[in-house]
Amino acid sequence: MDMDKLVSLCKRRGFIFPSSEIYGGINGFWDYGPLGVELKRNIKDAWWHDNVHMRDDMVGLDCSIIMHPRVWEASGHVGGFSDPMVDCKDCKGRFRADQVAVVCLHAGQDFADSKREQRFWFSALGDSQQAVAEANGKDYKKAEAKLATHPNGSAARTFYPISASLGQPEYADFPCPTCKKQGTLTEPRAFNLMFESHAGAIADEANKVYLRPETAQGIFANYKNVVDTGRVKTPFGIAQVGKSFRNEINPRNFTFRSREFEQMEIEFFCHPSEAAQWYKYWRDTRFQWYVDHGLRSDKLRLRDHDPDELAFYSKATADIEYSFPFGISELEGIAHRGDYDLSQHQKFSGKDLSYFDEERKERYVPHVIEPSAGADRATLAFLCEAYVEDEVGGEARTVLKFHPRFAPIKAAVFPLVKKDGMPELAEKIYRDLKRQFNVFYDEKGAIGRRYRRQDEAGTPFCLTVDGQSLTDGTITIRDRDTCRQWRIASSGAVQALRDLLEGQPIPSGE
RNA sequence: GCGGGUGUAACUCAAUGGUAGAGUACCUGCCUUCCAAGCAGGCUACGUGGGUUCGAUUCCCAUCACCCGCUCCA
Repeated sequence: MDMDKLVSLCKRRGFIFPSSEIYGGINGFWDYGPLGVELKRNIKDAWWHDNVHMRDDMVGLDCSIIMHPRVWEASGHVGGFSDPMVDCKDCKGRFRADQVAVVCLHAGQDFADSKREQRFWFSALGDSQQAVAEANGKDYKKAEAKLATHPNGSAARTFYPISASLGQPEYADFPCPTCKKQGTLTEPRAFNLMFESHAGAIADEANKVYLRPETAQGIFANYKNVVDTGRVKTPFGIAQVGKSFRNEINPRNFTFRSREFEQMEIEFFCHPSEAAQWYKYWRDTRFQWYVDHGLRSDKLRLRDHDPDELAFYSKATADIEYSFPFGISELEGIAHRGDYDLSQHQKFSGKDLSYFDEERKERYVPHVIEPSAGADRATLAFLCEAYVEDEVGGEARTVLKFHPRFAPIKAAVFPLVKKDGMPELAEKIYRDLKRQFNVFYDEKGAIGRRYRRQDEAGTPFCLTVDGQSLTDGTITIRDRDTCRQWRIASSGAVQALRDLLEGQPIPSGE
């Protein structure tokens, strides 16, 4: 399967369009068309049903996209992302570029000839040569002493404020101020990942607000409200589905990395002693959810992060990854976040967010397990997985083999031909089904063409009224994946379709 | 962010310094009793903005979007 084919099918059949296409499109934004909106909504509804309605330990929440700016200070999104930052690729340290200073001690005539020239690199968090010298103490002095006796010439110092050193060839030699490894620093990036706006008519610093870069903080900010009013007790979770926004530097790969996207997140609160066990539970449960809904196991995998890959606040993290045509990428992350988030909000808000556990007679700040899924990424993965080109009677066919739960259209109803009262009966069946399911009626053109059209939309079943229907009241029902047909009573169509959608196997043989 | 490529109809593609053609799809009608049938008719396009030129879809520049590779990825 290649991505181009999927993109063109998505366009042709109305799953996904480029946003603002008549104006040339806008990078990082996509629209869901008539079939796409059904597919994505079905995925979100299934997630909500399985994680909220079917559980006794979960409640839902829907909070505002724009929140108090202090929320993003507590979460680390402001500050951490608003100044140009450099990252160390090795130790994963992240530093404000204007707070890293680099000094090179060197001796020798020919600076360009490294064989005849000796260099020692030092760096530190600070803005002066002085700071670098102090931070590196003994090593720095040793280097100075060594260079003083260099045979080829006198020693010199060069000071590099990092923000002014961009594009210098020496940049690649700069050592990390923490781990001291050379050449591990990324270019400074001045990007703030958050979209900014202003609450109120006048745009100034005082009323600057942000579009949320994740739904999680809304849950943490409401945690106390839910505990006080929701009659919940640990262990319990709060779930939310909603839009988030990130000003990605380079959106890529169709809808996979978009600047506006939808998340399906759970924050699960529990006693610190049980957190490890709940982490495992959610990691496995969430993985199984994708498998159960049709992602073949060999394209789906669960990957535990290496300890050095973890964010500093996380005790463990696992990614659920899918092998897309453009590479293996993350669908969902399950993170054991400890009490980091609630503690941060306690600190920044000054409110007590601890919890009194009646059963344990103990007060504590709960630990949090966060399964965080991307709705658009899941939609894309299910589309990729469903896309199949096969052959029916020697003719090539494109079919989307969606799980029935996700299929945008559950069934199509056709009269075999447009005469003899077949359309009337078919339309009556269609009306009955429509009260319960999203179904589609079509009477135009050859029957084979109508079947194929539904195959491309991923419709699992087609019901056809034929000549026999008019005399004995039975109709045929056709299975999308096998093209097999059998007869059912037209009066029992609603029940028959419900059974099939809920997983009843199709009859074998003819 | 860097490098390369692409941009013509809803989709896949042609041709062309003198304003474009096909297949598929779609619509209408006829026909049609089960897997993209046939016949007749019909709708729809040169991403955007500049420049060169008598004239630009074609050449040049810019821009936007998409794809590939690298980079990055809460």
